Amino acid sequence: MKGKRTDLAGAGCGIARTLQVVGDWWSLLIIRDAFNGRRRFSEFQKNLGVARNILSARLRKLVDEGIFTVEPDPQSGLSHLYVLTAKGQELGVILVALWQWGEQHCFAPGELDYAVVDKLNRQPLPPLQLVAQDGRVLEPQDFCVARRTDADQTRS
Amino acid sequence: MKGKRTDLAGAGCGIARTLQVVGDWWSLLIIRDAFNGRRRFSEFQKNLGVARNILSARLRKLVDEGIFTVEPDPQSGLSHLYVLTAKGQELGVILVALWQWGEQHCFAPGELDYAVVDKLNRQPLPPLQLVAQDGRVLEPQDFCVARRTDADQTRS
DNA sequence: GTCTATAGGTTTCAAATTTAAACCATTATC
DNA sequence: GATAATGGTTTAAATTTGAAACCTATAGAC
Repeated sequence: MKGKRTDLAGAGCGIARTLQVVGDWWSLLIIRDAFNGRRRFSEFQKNLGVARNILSARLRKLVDEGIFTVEPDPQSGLSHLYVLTAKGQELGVILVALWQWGEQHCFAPGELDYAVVDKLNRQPLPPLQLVAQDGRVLEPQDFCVARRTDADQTRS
Repeated sequence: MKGKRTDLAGAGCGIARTLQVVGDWWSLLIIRDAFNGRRRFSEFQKNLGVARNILSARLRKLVDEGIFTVEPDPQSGLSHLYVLTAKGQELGVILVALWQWGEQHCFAPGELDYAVVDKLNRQPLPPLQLVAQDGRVLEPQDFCVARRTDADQTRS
């Protein structure tokens, strides 16, 4: 069809499938806010400044995808809470990866005075590293996507 | 303005800034293909099936952002090559994080027969882990975004 | 040299999406 | 019972996307 965003859901690629779920303009920011403790429609809306109909559509989609569940709000029968599922929480690694890249490449030195920190001791997380099965730290050119061997398939 | 996509570039958030650069529908897929060895306009276009005008606009933006450089094609003066910069290569961690989440949550068991592997020995990479400065492995609920302390600022 | 094919775009136009603002329904609060 | 707040939906304009047609420069065939 003409102006319709192409559908990536059938792609045999993990990246494309993930983007199909959270790859639009707002979803990851909504999820970021959820990690930051926000749970109500109005909280997301106020913090993000996103149009209410868009927020509504995104939340519905993310609930459909199993990223959020809708829970009753114990404080008020008028509101309800969008709570991250385990599936949604596991997006945390992606958020940290995005944050760290942005921190390194999109800010002037000293411009960003927030960091991703360890809740226990408030120390910033060290940069994520790609580590091989044998413990070697990999550089970006050291990995690729390849067909699994049968050995791998059975092993997992 | 009315129908205009909101600008996140001014946000004091690493995630928002990163999404401003690579957060649209196609950019990360183009970059994925670049990791996969593709370098020419026609290669990206054929593999992704993206409209040529969109690909053109995205490549231009990514060059402007310093993700790609344009190099002359030694094979042909008609074509040229889009080559990932170091900044672009450092997006690899994000791609792996996206892949692994999608692999785990968006495929039926056995449906995906590709994996992100270590080029050296073809073994799949283990899942990325969030590791604290002291080496503890962190769960999604163990980190948050917080203001840097002065100690952190001077240390880095 | 001329014809043709190819790479790498740009232009055009219709369809879909985004946004802002207005509107509506339900539930608290006074 | 009136009023306000929450969580949306509806509407209409502006922008973006996508498909196809078109254009330009180089390469190769003749």
